[in-house]
Amino acid sequence: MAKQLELPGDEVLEEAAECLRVMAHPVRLKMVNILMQGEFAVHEIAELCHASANQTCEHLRLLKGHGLLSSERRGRTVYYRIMSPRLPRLIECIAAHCGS
Amino acid sequence: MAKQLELPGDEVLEEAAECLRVMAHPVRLKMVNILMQGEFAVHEIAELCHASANQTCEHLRLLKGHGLLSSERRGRTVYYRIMSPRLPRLIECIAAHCGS
DNA sequence: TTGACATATCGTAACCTTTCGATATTTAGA
DNA sequence: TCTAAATATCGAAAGGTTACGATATGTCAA
Repeated sequence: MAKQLELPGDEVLEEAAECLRVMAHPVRLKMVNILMQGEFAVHEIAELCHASANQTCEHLRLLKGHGLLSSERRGRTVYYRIMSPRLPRLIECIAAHCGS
Repeated sequence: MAKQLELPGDEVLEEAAECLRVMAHPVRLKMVNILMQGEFAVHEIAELCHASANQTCEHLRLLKGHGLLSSERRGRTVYYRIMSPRLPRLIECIAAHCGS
């Protein structure tokens, strides 16, 4: 009689792994931390992260593409903000358990 | 007068990103879930994950190398268990926020 | 000692991610 | 309309990760 384990299904594991992979980058992590304080323009985020404009766009696009961020254009500038209501708490968990 | 943001330092971000990267793999996530129920032998983990022996060893080595797991040999078999006391709570956070 | 089992390691090919420069798109203002 | 600013996209180079077969190591039992 084998011990029966309660394990998440494969789709859930894939989804969770992908979610982690999206955040597993120091610059993207910093962007999310910045956006936890409110809405920011792309060039502001780039400056705060010391990243080039296209690099910043790509990171933001990846985060947005996974439903973590949303964006809105006002005039020439595009503002990003956190979309997923779960994200702040997840970031807090990561800060509490992964950071020093 | 620029708005002053409280952001984690770069080393903390690097560390957190690396921690996430280690867990950002469906098989490794499954292994950690398995080990949350106790101690398991490598071949048991391999079977539960439908993974080859060497693949299993490498994933376990990576997790151990980052301080998340520890191992102990008893006879011919090596048993792995969760080492980091923070890991179960982090996994719960991920399950609650990344999974469906 | 020999054979078999359980883990671990190594080299390499395949794949994915990141970065960078160049270029495109959108919008505001002269 | 023309120009510049802000953002986005593209293609290729560079780098990292994963999977796989082959091989090595460690342990027990005959």
